[in-house]
Amino acid sequence: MKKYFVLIGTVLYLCRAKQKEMAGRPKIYNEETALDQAVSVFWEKGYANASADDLLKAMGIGKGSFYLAFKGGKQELFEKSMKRVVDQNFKELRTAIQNCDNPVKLIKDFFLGLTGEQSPIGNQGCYFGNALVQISKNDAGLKLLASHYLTVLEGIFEEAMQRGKELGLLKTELAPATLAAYLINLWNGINVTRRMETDSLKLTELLKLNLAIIE
Amino acid sequence: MKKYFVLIGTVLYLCRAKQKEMAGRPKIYNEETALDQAVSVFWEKGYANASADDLLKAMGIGKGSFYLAFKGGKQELFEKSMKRVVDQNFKELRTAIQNCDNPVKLIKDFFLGLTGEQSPIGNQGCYFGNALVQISKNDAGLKLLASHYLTVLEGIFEEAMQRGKELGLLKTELAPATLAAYLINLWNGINVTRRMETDSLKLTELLKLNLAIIE
DNA sequence: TGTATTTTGTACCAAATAGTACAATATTAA
DNA sequence: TTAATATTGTACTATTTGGTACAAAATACA
Repeated sequence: MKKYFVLIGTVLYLCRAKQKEMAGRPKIYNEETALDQAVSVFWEKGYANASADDLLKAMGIGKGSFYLAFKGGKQELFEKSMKRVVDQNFKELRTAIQNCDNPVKLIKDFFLGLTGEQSPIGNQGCYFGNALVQISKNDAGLKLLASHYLTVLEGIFEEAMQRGKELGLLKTELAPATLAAYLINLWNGINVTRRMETDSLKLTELLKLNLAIIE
Repeated sequence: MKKYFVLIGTVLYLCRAKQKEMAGRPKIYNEETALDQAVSVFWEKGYANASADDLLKAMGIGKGSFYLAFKGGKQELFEKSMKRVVDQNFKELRTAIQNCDNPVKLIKDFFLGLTGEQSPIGNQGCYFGNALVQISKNDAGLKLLASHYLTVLEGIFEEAMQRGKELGLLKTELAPATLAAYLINLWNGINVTRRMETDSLKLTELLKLNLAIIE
């Protein structure tokens, strides 16, 4: 019975929050576009090399606003930036997989698309793989979060394999989870190998060889 | 004719250098063990997070000595540290491959050994792969060098596959160079995947699945 | 003993860095 | 118009950083 009152209270609160305009000086920046700018700095320079100053300039806000919005400083900003990347990229991928009629082909193209020049934020690797390698042990929380998001990606791969199997698109007897582990490792690998091997033809051949497992 | 004089001069110089003890205050540290200490700091903290101070303390020398020996500062130190890692690890691996009677098995064990706890400097990934991901664009020279050394490792893999083929140890029709590319990518991948997947059993299964290509 | 040579430790410097404090500003609601 | 509230910009501080300068120290050799 108590739960109902809480529920009603919450609903009322939400309604009022929607009706009432927030008092106070309005924000000069948009939270999401500012985050996008931060993402691009982190992606470009790496976590450790991105100074607060770099980030503030890119986001177009001053220290006052920054430390008000991100009391945890660079760490909190990076946390939110990871979430942003997930929201922008992963969810899109997942729904594509759920709706297309050949999820296996979709995954293949997802990988093969990496060799082109046009990949997100100019060949700077995977946002989360980078984080795992770039962030110091002191920020164990951030590393754990990055690792979590990579596991989410692995889960998306698994869904794709699961659907592929159900649709009769896969010859292999290997379990979807096994294939997903294989794919996330391929993802991690290719995002490093790309940095040493610039010959995109060789990269494509390498990917095709690896993707033969889901032929 | 002039070349001969130069040669003779060089020989004389070298002989004299060997006879004469070097004048001046003796070094308090050993260049190679100091380098080893630097390697372990870089490996542990990452290039960007390793401050000059961290390095000096670990090496047990002061600024005076440091900037005398490494005029290029952290960059030069890292260059030399990479060379040190190559000298310590790669050469050993190469001679092992050249002398053993099953280079294919040796490579497999090389990979499978990664899943244990005892791997070099506690699961901090590949020295060169880390460098590729950690070092900023400003130090393009260092990245290039790291990428070069990874290519050297790829070459070692290729040698192993070549010998394996000659010894009739490989069923696959794939060229040694193709297998080497596959293996270096596996290397790059597993060194990131290790950071997210701590279940060493799963890692082992993943490796075995990948290594089936050289079964 | 004295000179040339090389290394060492320290003191110092300038720049970059992360973060705080707070007054000024811009808004809503009464 | 006023009170309450939230955001902004700036000035300030304290710390860390990479690097230089240089005198003192320790050696070889004559």
